[in-house]
Amino acid sequence: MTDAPLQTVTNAARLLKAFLTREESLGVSELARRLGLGKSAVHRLLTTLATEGLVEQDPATGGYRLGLVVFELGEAVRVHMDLHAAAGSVLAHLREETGESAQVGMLDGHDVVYVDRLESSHALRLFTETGRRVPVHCTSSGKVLMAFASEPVRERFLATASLTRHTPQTITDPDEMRRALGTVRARGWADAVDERELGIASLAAPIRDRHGAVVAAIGIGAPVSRFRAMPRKRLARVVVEAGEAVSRRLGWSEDVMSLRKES
Amino acid sequence: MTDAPLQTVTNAARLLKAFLTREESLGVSELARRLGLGKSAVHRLLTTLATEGLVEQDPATGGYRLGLVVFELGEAVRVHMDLHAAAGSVLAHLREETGESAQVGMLDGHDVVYVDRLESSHALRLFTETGRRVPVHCTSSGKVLMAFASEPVRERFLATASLTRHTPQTITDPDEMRRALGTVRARGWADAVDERELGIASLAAPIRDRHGAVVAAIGIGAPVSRFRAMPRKRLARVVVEAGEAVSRRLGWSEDVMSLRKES
DNA sequence: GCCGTCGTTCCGTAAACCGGAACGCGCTGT
DNA sequence: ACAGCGCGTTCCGGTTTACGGAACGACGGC
Repeated sequence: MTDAPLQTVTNAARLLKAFLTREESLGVSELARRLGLGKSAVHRLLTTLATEGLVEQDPATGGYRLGLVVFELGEAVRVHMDLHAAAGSVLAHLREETGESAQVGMLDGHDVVYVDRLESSHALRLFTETGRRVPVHCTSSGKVLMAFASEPVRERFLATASLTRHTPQTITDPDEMRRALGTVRARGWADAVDERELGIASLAAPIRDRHGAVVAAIGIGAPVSRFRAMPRKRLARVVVEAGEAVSRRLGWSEDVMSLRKES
Repeated sequence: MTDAPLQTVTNAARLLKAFLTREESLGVSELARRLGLGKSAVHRLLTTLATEGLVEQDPATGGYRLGLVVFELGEAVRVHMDLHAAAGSVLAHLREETGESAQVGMLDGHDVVYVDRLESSHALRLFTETGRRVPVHCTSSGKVLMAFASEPVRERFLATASLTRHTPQTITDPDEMRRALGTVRARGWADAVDERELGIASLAAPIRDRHGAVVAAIGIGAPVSRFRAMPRKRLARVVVEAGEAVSRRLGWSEDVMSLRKES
């Protein structure tokens, strides 16, 4: 860690991440511009990555795109997220109960990454794919993850993260956020209405691993119109119970955690 | 391509691929041994990749594992496989019709990669995850992909691939394989019974893109016992029709392809 | 309490990678 | 038709850079 990072490898990593924009394929010159590198360097990186199967060249356009090996690696990661196994049927149950899209998110840096997801059956539904990042401070999942993070992590987040305003409802003041997170911690769930984008709302609860640490959040997202029509109390209970169900599958037993009132 | 590959990047790529074995986490020394590199080199690679989020260190064991960014990248690849969108409901229909696990596979090198999959509802079912590689020469999907590949690709495969024997039924002779592929091409589907592993059987048909090129195969896999009990003719028709349904969604119109007899 | 092994750090040197320029190609607009 | 542009690709020299080997502190087991 004290070592200077390998610049070539760093460049290769950044190159791969450039494809996170989900563009169909990217050209050498375009990538060189975005990465601030020479064309030849990018070309060499690409051909190298291509021989390893991490990227592949579109014979028609000459552009490059991510290769199947990357897909394989992604699936390998998914397998080790015990969450995927533990959350599967719970997500299905949650969607059935609420009729809305249900998802599981994990914290990574200053973002939440959705690692699993089931879509609502409604025609009007939230569009979010797995693997997408969303901000922490204006989503219910993010607030849950922050509320239950260790205190140093939380304070570091409040100190360094920019609480960017997305809507008039977005919480942008660190102190207000601190208070909001306290509430979340106290009642065991978080919601977010119109905070990230006008018209969408979500509600989430924590998922704990076998040691009791909150490693992920499970929740539902819906259009504000439908969200408002649902009895908030029942909804929160359903989501919290879903979180507890997944936690139990991960080996967490709420007995060890002294006094917690069950509904 | 004529350039010498960047060795550092190659090492980084190989390092990532080492995680395809799906081990929970790997240590510096272990990786150094597998890759034939020095410990310090591996350590530097890992710390570099870690700062980019491609790998992460388990604070408890000190070992490393793939990071969430890799998962994100994998999902980004999935999106661009139009197949995922096109095949979804067809896979569901196929599983419903047959009651068996249904999957979509693509060719990559000398392997077939399953890019999409739905599991059978039977208690006894094939266990294969998406992102897994299987050999070409002893699977129905593989035979379909080879049978409909361009002639140079096919011949190159027959010349260079080692038709490894997995069971007594595995086709290991290039000439016999050539004949088998001819049959597949003629009738439009392939099967494989006890060829990869004793007790499992599969049947697959081609998926064509808008230009008519066979880019993937769709098929079902089942225990040989159940497979034998199904009327082969009907099963083949169902699978072939599933392939045609996906192909149509990919923009392929069978009209342009002159004379093809529909059932 | 002693090895063996782990992850990590340091350092000198040889090899590897970056940048810049040039090439061939397919466009587009004149 | 032709010139101009942008593309992906190639080549080559100079300097940076990444490799290997050895040493360190910590952990854990016979």
